[in-house]
Amino acid sequence: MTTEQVPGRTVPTLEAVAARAGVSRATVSRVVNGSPKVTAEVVAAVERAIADLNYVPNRAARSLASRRTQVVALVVPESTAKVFADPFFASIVQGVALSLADTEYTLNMVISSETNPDKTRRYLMGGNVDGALVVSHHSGDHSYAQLGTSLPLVFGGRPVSESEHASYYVDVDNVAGARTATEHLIERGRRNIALITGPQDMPAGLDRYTGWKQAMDAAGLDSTQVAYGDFSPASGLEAMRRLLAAGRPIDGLFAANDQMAAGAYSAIHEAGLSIPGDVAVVGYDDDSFGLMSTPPLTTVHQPSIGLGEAMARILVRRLAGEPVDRVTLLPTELVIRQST
Amino acid sequence: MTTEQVPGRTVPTLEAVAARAGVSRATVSRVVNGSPKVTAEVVAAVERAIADLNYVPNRAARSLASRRTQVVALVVPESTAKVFADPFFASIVQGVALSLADTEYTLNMVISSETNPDKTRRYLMGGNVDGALVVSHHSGDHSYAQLGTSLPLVFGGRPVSESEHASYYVDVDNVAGARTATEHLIERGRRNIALITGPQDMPAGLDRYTGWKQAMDAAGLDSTQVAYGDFSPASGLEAMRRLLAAGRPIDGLFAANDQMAAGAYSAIHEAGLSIPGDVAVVGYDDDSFGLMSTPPLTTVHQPSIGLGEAMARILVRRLAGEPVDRVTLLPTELVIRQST
DNA sequence: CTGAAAGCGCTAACAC
DNA sequence: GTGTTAGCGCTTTCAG
Repeated sequence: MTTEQVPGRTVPTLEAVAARAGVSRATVSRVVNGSPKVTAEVVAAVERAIADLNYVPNRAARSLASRRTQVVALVVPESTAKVFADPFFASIVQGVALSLADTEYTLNMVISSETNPDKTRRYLMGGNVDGALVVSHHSGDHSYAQLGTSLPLVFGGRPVSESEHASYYVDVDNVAGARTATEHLIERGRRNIALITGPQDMPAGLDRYTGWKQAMDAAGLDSTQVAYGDFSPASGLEAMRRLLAAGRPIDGLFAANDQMAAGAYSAIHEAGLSIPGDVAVVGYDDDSFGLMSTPPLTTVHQPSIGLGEAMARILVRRLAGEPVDRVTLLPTELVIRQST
Repeated sequence: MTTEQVPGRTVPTLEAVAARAGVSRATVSRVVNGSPKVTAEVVAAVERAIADLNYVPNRAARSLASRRTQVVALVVPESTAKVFADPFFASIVQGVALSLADTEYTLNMVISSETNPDKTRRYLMGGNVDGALVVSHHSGDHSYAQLGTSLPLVFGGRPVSESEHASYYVDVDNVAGARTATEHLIERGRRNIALITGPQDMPAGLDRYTGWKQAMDAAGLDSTQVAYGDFSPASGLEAMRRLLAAGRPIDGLFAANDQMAAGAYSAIHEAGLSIPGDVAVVGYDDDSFGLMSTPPLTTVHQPSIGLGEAMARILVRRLAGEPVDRVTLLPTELVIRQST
């Protein structure tokens, strides 16, 4: 299949550098790897030779000899890739890439086919990478967790079941974010605050429910007006209709994501109610749905780039043998716009 | 910096497979690489051994020996990465990743720092990759083109100046897309069609102007109502205000992207005009701005995932030594919604 | 502190 | 067809 392609090493080898600097290859290797026990003069000579020759170490050779690849994989389940346009996910990739750019590590994007997950597993276990980052979006799927015992792994998003293989993961503090959002509604004087959340088998759906309930309970408010959606605008529309149809007073709404909030807007409007006059609304995610809706949606902003950066940073630390916490929770920020 | 991490090869070596299958290492290598001249029986024996041992070839060793890396880089200028949330770009990445998943190649994401572009150049030229894909979004920046002489490169987006190093690139057919958009406006009976386009030093801005002009000229319509923006909503708002302030009749508008169209909506509304009643509007990009505006925007959809797929496919073909066209133009599709 | 020597796991002529 | 023999370019004991 692939032939013809033999670039024919255009860069000089370590050997050439050694010759030019008048030292052994071992010494050049030491300099390149920053070994402390090399005379300053020798270091200078070698570095000059490296610069003169424009030498670049060969990754494959280095990897083969050191039994380290200097590669970390970013594993993206195919289903997540489908929603790649999801800006939240795109930002994570960006954060990972930026964070890794400052290290010796190289980023390998792997789309793991759901029909053939073994291909990815074999790739990861085949000594091709030093570690891996696994993102699974809202699903909390940690099916790769078992690999964690033999390969350093860091997950994006907490696992559905906490006990699951005791993975390392970084996530946004969904509970706190939802609590803050709800408290904001309460501060605005709302008392009958409904919730539209996501499936309770997804961490995001569950945690945002928890945060809302914490705030409601703390304020001594009734926390029974709850409807469930699937994070889509359509489901938000339906959920709000059900809430409204129940006939109980509602002057505030917290939706577990902006898309469902956008759907809820429609239901609120079709019921002849105004936002925020009759119903104040807070969303979650701070995506374009919230930004472009009328009125602009007050929502919870998540540090998506920061999430990616944190994932990468934590993996690199683990690879360096430094101790790191298994769980890293990133703070959210309430963005107040005109819907509250 | 990075120590401690020595996974300690958990997978068996080719040697082990050879021993188990009772053949030489060379033969195992042949089987693994699908050489045609190996007895069916031997192939079977080797494959069984491979399966039994759960053998996975070591990439570094293979790469070192074959002088081929089986890696292709996806180079993203840092400035583009900033707008990573740009769904168009995210889709390209997705397309590339998906397309590469079916090949022997692995995807290396490289964020090229603009402050230190040499780092990326050295990485690319250091024999770390077999080829590279370079995306530069709307800018048409082909500053890596020079590398194309020594490393197979495929660009996303056409270069600003066509002659520039005669790069290989794939792009969306902006001219045709803009022409179709404008023709649609004409078919709807509009005659005074204005244009808001982007900077003329960006291919996207220039080509969309060209397509609009072609359609206008072909229909014998006046093509002088033109304003320029920078692809942002704010610039679209300003541009439309200027157009309207000029006092000449306008019953149609083609905006070179949806974001500027969204801005133009505001200007049209503030002038007390209706869409599409008074002014029919067509955008370009088919992003969420157009989808969420009121009324939903008729726009030109670009095959963004297809663009990424095409880039990867073309690079892989080049690496395989197959002849491929330097230029690949992907067709666009007009999405008719309620603004026309 | 520096050099010599022995591989890392695999591929690619070259023989047989 | 299959085995033998050299390395690919680098790191890493082990001497000195």
